[in-house]
Amino acid sequence: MGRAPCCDKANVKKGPWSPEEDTKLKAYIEKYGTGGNWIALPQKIGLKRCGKSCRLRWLNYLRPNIKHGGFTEEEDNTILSLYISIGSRWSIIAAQLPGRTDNDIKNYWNTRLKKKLLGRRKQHQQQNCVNGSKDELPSLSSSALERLQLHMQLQGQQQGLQNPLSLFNNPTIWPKLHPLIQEKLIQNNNLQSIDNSPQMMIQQYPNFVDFIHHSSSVLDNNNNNSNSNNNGTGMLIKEQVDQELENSSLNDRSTSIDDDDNKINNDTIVGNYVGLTNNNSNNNIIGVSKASGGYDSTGMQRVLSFQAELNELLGGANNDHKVINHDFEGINNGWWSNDLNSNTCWDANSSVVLQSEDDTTMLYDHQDYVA
DNA sequence: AATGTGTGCAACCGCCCTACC
DNA sequence: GGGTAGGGCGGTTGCACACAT
Repeated sequence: MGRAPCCDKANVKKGPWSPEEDTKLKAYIEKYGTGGNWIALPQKIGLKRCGKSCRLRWLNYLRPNIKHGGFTEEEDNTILSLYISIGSRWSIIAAQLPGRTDNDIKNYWNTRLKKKLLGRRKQHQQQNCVNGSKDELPSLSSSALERLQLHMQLQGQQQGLQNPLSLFNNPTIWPKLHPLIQEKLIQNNNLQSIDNSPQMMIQQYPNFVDFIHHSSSVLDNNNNNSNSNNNGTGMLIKEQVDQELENSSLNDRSTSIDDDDNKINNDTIVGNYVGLTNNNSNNNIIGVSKASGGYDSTGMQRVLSFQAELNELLGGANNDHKVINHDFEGINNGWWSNDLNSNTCWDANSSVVLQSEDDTTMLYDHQDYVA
């Protein structure tokens, strides 16, 4: 049995709000407030509207200091950066833009900003088509890929490249596979060597996105089962790693975590890599940064906290670890996540963790790293 | 002028989370 | 602890308008 509707659907008005309805709602709330009960509100005012509809109307249009349209370049950049970082969490994004509502930003993104930003890619692809180029990227099929692409564009812009998308065609800036995993892959696939460029990953593994999805569930399982003291947010692991990091140089190592007892191993694997490994005959995209995170004994990576590249984009570099909680309530204080499941981890060395539709982690380090 | 197509956006739907009983 | 109601949220729909054919 489904749950009861919040209001009598047959007797509520739907569709656009009239000026009279707006006036009634606005006047009442300004005088008496919402009373903490939206469902009861329309009856009190004499509006034939669903309480949820009243709430939406108030929050999106009637409450004071709401801005509509006219997004500035700065707001565009903020939206873009946050979208790359945390995906379509519009309410969180809206919280960073005073006067903007989540609905407004969502509409703006879907109808305009995305097209504006991806427009160049379309041109690029069309040009490649004309020129018969074979290096065309697959069409965007997930938010992870979309965000990866946007990130690359941003990098290109920052580097002053005329065509930021040329970054896609430059293997040296793309992540490297961890050597052990590379070896495994070569063995498993009878390959002589691995071309680990994203293009090749995508071409070799058409279900690229499935890898990511699977990777997510593995990470989740690892996280949930990892330790009885673990509250599911990765806090315990995070604390361990922070402790480990205190004793080590941030810049020369990553940390591996034993998959049995969840303890930090000291046999750390040095370097920044994107890993691709097998688990239960499924390939998983995995990754690690030099900041904190690592591979467990099965080769599975545990992503922990990374410095946010957004720090640099939005307010200057900051090399301190700052942790925000699962709900990003501390987002104004830094751009860190310690949550294995939220997967919004960035570091100052241009690593980026992408997130797909189902909270999947995919970490790239596009620096030509030398351990 | 009529019709088709694209675009922007307000509003709705349905799911999830949480507070409360 | 379990059930329920309300709030919050992201995804989607549908309408109005603009522009193209």
